[in-house]
Amino acid sequence: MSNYSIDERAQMFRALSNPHRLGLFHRLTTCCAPGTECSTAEASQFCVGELGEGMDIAPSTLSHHLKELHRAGLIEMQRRGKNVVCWVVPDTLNELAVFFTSGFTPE
Amino acid sequence: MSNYSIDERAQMFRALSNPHRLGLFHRLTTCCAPGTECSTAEASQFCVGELGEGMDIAPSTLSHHLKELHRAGLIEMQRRGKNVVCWVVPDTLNELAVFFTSGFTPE
DNA sequence: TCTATAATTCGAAACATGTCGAACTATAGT
DNA sequence: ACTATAGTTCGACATGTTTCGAATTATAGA
Repeated sequence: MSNYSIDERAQMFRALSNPHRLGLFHRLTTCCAPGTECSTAEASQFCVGELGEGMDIAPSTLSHHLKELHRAGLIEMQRRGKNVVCWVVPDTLNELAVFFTSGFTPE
Repeated sequence: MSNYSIDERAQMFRALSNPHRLGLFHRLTTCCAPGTECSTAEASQFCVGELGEGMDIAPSTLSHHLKELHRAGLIEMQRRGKNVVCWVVPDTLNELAVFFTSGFTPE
């Protein structure tokens, strides 16, 4: 049930250790954009520009942070026309939850 | 249900972003020392020296890492004679799990 | 009180990260 | 082809992090 090594998991936590990156990730794990209705139970998709809105960071910095989240295996990214859309990898989200809930049993 | 700010949570993840620190934390969240029997369902206690065994890091480095885990609110530490014992704060462990499992509902 | 063990603090060196602006690539529309 | 919009890459700089060894503090036992 624990498919990741300590090093891989540390990489995931490293990706979430920056407030800006954690903010971006958090935006992707909530199903609705602020002020809109919740249409599905799945994780939402945002394009890069939308994700950075209200964060007051340069586009280059935003791009860097999303690349880090991607490198850690936390999000996927794909070009769609002029935009690049991002979404969370659900498996990874599960794996992380398991790490904290199943910690009390010996490996 | 979400009692921590983005910044506080980022601090927690930062503390877990180093493989050595994550290893130490993981050792504290498993109930048994390797090769011993599981006596209780609670998180285990280890003294600083035991925690560092087999990790090949200097005592000063070990001390630094545990201080970081403590600063992030992930572990407690208390002197017991010549030793200092460490244990995980259970609430925090829960909080972290919740972050990953309840992400799909709007705040 | 002296010694041994356990752990922390301090300062320094090497390395990693976060941030920006400027220059670049990709796409869509005119 | 030209232009505007969306993102990325690159180089540079400031700031943080990891690690160590040496010096220091705390405690227990002889």
